[in-house]
Amino acid sequence: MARRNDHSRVEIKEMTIQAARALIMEVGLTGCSARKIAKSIDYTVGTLYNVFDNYDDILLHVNAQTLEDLYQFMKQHIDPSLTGGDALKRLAALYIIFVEQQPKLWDTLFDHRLPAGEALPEWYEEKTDQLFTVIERVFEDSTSLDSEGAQRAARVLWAGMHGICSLSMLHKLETIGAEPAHILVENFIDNYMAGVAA
Amino acid sequence: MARRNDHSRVEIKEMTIQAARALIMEVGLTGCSARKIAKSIDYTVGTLYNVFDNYDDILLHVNAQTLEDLYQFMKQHIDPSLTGGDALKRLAALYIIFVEQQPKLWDTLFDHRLPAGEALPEWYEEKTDQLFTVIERVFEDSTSLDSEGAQRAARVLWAGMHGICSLSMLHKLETIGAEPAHILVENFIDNYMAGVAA
DNA sequence: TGCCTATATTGAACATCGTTTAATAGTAGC
DNA sequence: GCTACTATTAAACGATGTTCAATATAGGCA
Repeated sequence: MARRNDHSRVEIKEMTIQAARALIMEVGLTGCSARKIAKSIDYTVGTLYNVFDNYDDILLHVNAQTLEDLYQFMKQHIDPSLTGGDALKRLAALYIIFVEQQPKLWDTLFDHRLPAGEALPEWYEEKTDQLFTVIERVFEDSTSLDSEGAQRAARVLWAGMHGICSLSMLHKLETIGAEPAHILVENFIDNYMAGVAA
Repeated sequence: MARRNDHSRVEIKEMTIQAARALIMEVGLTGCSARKIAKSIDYTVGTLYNVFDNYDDILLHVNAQTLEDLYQFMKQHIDPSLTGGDALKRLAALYIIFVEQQPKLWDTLFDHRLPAGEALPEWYEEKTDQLFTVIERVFEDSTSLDSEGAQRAARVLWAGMHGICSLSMLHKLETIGAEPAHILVENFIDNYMAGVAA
């Protein structure tokens, strides 16, 4: 029971992240645990702690990859001929498709939280920035907003999308009749863009 | 070690909820636990399980009261002379004030989640409806939206507020410079209302 | 080739979590 | 004053994240 050297440090790191992703995709964040991850890559918890700082660190890496996936998915399916509200609605539609394809991973993106006061590492924030930038560019290209205005609009749009999708998934928007997220999103973008364009 | 009869069933229920609230306000949802709640009201976990279904049930009651508090706070500080976007901005401002006054309780509102598939009880949904209704009324009174449109708009507004405030509290909207939530909220309402009014 | 050191890996431990249950002490009814 | 009922507890269970001494092996050096 010691030094197997089956895998390098980075290999174990990668295996761990992929195993955690697979586990979360199957049973969600609640059903995931350090021991289960370790078992699925045929190691022990101790080994995980040799390679990661702690459990949060693992989840942070899982989330970073989810953000990267989302970014790549958008980049790949974007329609460069669209501008303004149409471009944003296309982005929103892609976002929703991604959420529906990977609900558990997307959930983990916001469900997992660092201990209060702990800041997100820089390499993680870069992944978020990537996504903000995509939205910002639309505002810069097809509205009269300056860079600051575009940044603000991108954040409002991102937060709005998040709010609608997360409350929608938690069924916290249903009272009388449940409206699917995409209808609310379309309503949101149409009306918001009317104000921005004016 | 049995039957003290110091308090009635409903008294214990109330004491538990208040103790949980106090604990969460102090140390957040993460720092709260069934055993700590029990200790603070000088009982044992077992007693809590005699009165509540489970831990989730306790938190559900805590959240219901937070929603009620938020509703009462808004009702109390609303300015009936305002209409349209101004009325909504007033509501939003009150919402933000509440979030800032009770960050931990508000956090728990969305941080706590029922096990997948479990539906929110009716008495809980009523508390949410109360809040939706306040927003709906503004749309009905001061726009040309019909009842269905007002409902949809209220949900978009609520979700948008939630998205901005929650990402803002998690510092997940900061990349270069952090903009306070209220600036994003104002931007959101101004532009969204422009579309709705048009 | 053979030793030696460094370290990857483990298993067991710790404190905590939500939850269940048998034992019990005291209250209420007769 | 007995009995039946039940509120309350303590202890247990399995699971969680985390730590750490023990250890077996791989790689460097003689």
